[in-house]
Amino acid sequence: MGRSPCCDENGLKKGPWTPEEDQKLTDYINSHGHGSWRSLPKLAGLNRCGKSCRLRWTNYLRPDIKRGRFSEDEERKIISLHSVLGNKWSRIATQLPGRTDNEIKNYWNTHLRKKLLQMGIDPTTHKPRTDLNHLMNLSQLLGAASFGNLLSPWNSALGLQADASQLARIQLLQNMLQVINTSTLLNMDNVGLLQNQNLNPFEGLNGTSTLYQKEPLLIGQEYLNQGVIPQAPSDSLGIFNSSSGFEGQFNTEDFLASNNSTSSLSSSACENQTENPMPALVSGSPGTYTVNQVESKTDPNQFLTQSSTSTSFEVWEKLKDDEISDFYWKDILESTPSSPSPMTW
DNA sequence: AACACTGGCAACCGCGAGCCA
DNA sequence: ATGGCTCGCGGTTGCCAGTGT
Repeated sequence: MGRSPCCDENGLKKGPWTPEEDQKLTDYINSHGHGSWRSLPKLAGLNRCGKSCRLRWTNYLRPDIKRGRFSEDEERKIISLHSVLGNKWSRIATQLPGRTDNEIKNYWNTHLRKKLLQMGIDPTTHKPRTDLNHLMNLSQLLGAASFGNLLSPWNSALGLQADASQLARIQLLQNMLQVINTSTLLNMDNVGLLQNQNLNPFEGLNGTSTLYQKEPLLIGQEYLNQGVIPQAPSDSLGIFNSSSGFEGQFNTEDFLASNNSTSSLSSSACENQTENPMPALVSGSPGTYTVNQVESKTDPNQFLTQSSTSTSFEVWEKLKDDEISDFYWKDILESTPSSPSPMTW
């Protein structure tokens, strides 16, 4: 049922606005203000409904609208805010002067969403994707990105492909570990190997994603201080920090609590994390703590050979055989006690 | 050159919240 | 307390330009 569309009545015009209509609307609002949107069209001499006028004004004609490409900074801000607020476009828009909610929404759907997906990040939860098809894509991305960097200095200059590559590495490794971790054949002795190493899995990566690098750590306190009330779309979020790697899990309650205290998140937040043992890439809070990290001495084959999941094994094989993978990536995957990886775990 | 396909974006639609009589 | 009205938000649609075949 529902209410009939406001524009159905009286044969009001719909569709694209003409320059004449734009002019009428602009002139009227400039001299009178919009007042009641419902009565505005009549007063301004427009054959439109008030809603259409409001939309046209707020999304297009408003003088303070910023046009043109989104900057990298704006991208980071959007992603970070989205990780906390979800699809609250109007709330996100309040943090981006000159950008409308509609513009941000469109930009998210057409650019950022795809970008995150390519990087192996679920744009809804901001967590690593875990489907096995995606694992294959990631290993391909690794190859393509490495190859691309060799050929094109522009990619490196822009930092885009390099970022995707680095994140993909992390992602792939994470996803593999996650698959391994959730494998029914995985025994608890192996789980033990994944824990309690005070080592940094991201040391050796030269920086991190330009999308995730700085802003995430800003969100918690800074945006809260600006009156941004979080409505975390996911049950838990993690923190990716360029200097210390993943730093724990996060949930809405902790986020809210962090508004009163900037101290580290409670350990229970970590312990309660069962649905997705791997942390997400975007933080919701400045609080930090260390989570399970993979031991450097662990031979991944130890897990994979025990797994009946052929797909993950194929991923592993494909990755190992990938001729254009970086040295250190191979090192990570094939590291043994006698040949320490350049990336300290 | 013509057609099909795709991506980006402006605009629309429906719903919920808030206000007020 | 209730119902009507308005506004704003988020999801969706449809047009159009660019690209591929």
